[in-house]
Amino acid sequence: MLYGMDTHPPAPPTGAASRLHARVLDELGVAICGGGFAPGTVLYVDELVERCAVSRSVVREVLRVLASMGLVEARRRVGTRIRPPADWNVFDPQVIRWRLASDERLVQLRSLTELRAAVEPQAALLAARRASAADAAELVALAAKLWAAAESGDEPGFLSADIEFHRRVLLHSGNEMFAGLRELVAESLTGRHHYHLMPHHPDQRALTLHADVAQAIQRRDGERARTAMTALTQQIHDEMKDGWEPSGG
Amino acid sequence: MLYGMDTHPPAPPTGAASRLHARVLDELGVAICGGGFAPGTVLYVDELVERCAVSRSVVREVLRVLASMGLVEARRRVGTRIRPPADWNVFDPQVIRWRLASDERLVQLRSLTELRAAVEPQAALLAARRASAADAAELVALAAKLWAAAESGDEPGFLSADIEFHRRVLLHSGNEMFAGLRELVAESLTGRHHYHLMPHHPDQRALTLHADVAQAIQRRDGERARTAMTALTQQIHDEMKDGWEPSGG
DNA sequence: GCCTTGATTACGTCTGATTTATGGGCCTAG
DNA sequence: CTAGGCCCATAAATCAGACGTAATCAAGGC
Repeated sequence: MLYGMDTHPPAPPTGAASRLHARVLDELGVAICGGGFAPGTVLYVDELVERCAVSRSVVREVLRVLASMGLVEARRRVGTRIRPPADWNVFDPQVIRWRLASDERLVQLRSLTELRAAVEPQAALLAARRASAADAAELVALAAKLWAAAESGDEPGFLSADIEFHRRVLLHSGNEMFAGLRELVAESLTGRHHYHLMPHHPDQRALTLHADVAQAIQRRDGERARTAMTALTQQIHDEMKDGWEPSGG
Repeated sequence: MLYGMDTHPPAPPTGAASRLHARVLDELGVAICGGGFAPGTVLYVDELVERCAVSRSVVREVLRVLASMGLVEARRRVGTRIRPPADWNVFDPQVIRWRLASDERLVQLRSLTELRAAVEPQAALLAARRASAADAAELVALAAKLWAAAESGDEPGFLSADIEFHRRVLLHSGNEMFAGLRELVAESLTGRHHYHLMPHHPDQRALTLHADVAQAIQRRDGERARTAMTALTQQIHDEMKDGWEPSGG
């Protein structure tokens, strides 16, 4: 009488898919952000109940969440329509992940990189004013750890230290919205690494600039922190530009 | 109590689908973002069913949406816990609106203003490279309209032209994430106006800078567009600083 | 003292019925 | 033939109740 009596559960206990909601949400999110449905396409609850083999409650809750992300819009008597990409909440972490998994990943990475170039210098400036002494000291230590990881060729250690460094600058900017971008920067760096848009042996100049940012923040020199971070994000931007401008525009 | 009258709600304005879902979502969102529940507080579905006088489906769908915003986290056998503000999706338009309606509105406005100061100059730079000729021309026209509205003392016209100007610069930056901030800038300007943090007779220098930005974008002078927009956002920041630093820090 | 085990609990999922509002067809009036 | 209002089929919105599931906590055994 219950679900799946005759059809064995598709996900054994090993899978994290024990959450139907998460599974269907991810399935639909990937499909929409990946262009699987053209804007204006209409979905129906009953249709999704069949296609995803889950109950109406699961489908409805998923559609509510997608609607709150701006991906779909439910209308009585019509159905649930796919909204155009311009209406999506492009700052929602899930949407960013789905887009990074789609064909548009380079566009998404470019957007993230340009956003970082705008935000991180300002965050460094504010961190120089607002970070506590202990937090500033930890930033210097992180820059040193980054340096060491690069010298010893420890790639995973380098990536995680790099992520942590930028996360903390954003966090200590004292601005909740800058801080809200910290997971996004982590996604960006991971994505850059995953798609091999990163130089394999870290640039010496980048290491120097990380150290400069940390030192300037500790010495409360906001302008220098901003300048160094600008140079850093500019270098990142230049390194990645080849990825989306293959012909060198 | 909340809506005052027991008569029909004054406006079922746009056919915004559900009544109950939107009502309960807003009620809980305002309560959480307004500090009505301390982080760690546990909510229960059955309790909310009683308190809000709606069915389980409505409550569950609302909690799913709140969870996707990072405001709550459901755990089996425990209940649904309020998450700390650091975990909230502070870029979700709903969360921003709830925070602007709370006691933290000045903190939220400061964050928005600092974010604008970081993003809009870069957006102006990119718009100078990427905006179409027609879009650039419309920007110049909007700056002129802004000027005219200021001269004739048309406050509502000034506000709407101001919002539209900044929206379009973000939109024509060619970066989807910058463009995604356009509604947020609208909220920021509206909030600034609503809480009287805006000079009543617009500053002459601000008008000049708007015109400069538009002209620089039309002439494809990215650096000048960025410089002018930096001056503009800096001036906005200075004007509002009195609001959150009353004693002149 | 640590691990196992079982009862308890609140979320998660499923199902069926009912209500609501809305887009389009149809009809009437100008 | 067009404009405006009424009717109805439709799909979402809501309600109500049941059962499954996993995580917690405490009792009991090693």
